[in-house]
Amino acid sequence: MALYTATSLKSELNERGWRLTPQRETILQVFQNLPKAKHLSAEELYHLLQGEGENISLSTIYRTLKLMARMGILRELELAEGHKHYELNQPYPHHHHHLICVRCNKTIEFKNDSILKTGTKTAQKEGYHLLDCQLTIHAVCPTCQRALLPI
Amino acid sequence: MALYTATSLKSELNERGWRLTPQRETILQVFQNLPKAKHLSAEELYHLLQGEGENISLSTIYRTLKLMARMGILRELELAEGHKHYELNQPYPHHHHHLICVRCNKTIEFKNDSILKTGTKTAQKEGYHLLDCQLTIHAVCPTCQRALLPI
DNA sequence: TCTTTAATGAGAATGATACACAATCAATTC
DNA sequence: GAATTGATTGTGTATCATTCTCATTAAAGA
Ligand SMILES: [Mn+2]
Ligand SMILES: [Mn+2]
Ligand SMILES: [Zn+2]
Ligand SMILES: [Zn+2]
Repeated sequence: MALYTATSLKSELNERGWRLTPQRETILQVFQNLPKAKHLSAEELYHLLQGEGENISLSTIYRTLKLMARMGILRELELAEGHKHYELNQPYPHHHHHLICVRCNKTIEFKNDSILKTGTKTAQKEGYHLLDCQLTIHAVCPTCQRALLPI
Repeated sequence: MALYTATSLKSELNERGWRLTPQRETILQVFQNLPKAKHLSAEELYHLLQGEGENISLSTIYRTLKLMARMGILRELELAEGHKHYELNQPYPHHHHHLICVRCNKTIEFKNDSILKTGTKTAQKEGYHLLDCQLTIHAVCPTCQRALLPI
């Protein structure tokens, strides 16, 4: 949960015998320039890059997203749409959580400082190295409550 | 997030024009009798039932798990294993959260009363009807830290 | 008991993600 | 700064969790 530059990403990769590639740098940049509250799926990232003339294969996208999530650079979100979404894993005070309508998938971000503290303390107590900590609230939004639709 | 019996499940289903079937009743019972900290995937539930001589089709398992999660009877967990897991959605004081090692998938349950309060308050503030609220901590367990394995 | 229509079971379809492997190229060594 | 090494990429293919289709069955209510 730290802020990354191309340089710091490179040193962290090299420390483990891995490499900074143009593809990895490009993908990190995309997430760094993403508007607030915007989340990307693998497919969305792929098409966004295509639109910018960056031809990074879908395989590499999937591999890079997983790698960066495991490094703690990105967070992997389950927004109830059948595929994962990713966003930068930012430290306090940008760290936030998600309230999701299970029917229409509308998502609201919210902050709560004590949750990150709880997560940090819990991981530490068990000797775990913290990567990410997210409160996910599954609920039904006002619109969908009114709609009276089947589940 | 309430405790369900076959009877209360039946009335809640019937209210919406739906039906209580033997399959649904059986599946609810399985979750009610599950040991503490035990989570089931669709496939695991299917085989558990097969072992008990209950021949409920995999299609019905999937449909029922989704239905009960949307009703707030079960909670859907992403335990980083490539498929969803389910457990009873129990109210305070059984409500709990998960600390997950992203490498070996070892999962530890922990409790924290203030999180449920935060979730309830947040949903209420936005006018959402709360179904479930789970803090998920992604981390690396002590064993996997020592292993020095690639991500 | 009869009617309505939700639910089931079996199999096929879908789609997100992982994999295999030859070609490429980032980092290190000489 | 060329050679070396093995991590990474791209393409195509495979996998497997989940959903869909549709004929059949059976809850619920009258
Ligand atoms: Mn977010
Ligand atoms: Mn649990
Ligand atoms: Zn909604
Ligand atoms: Zn582990």
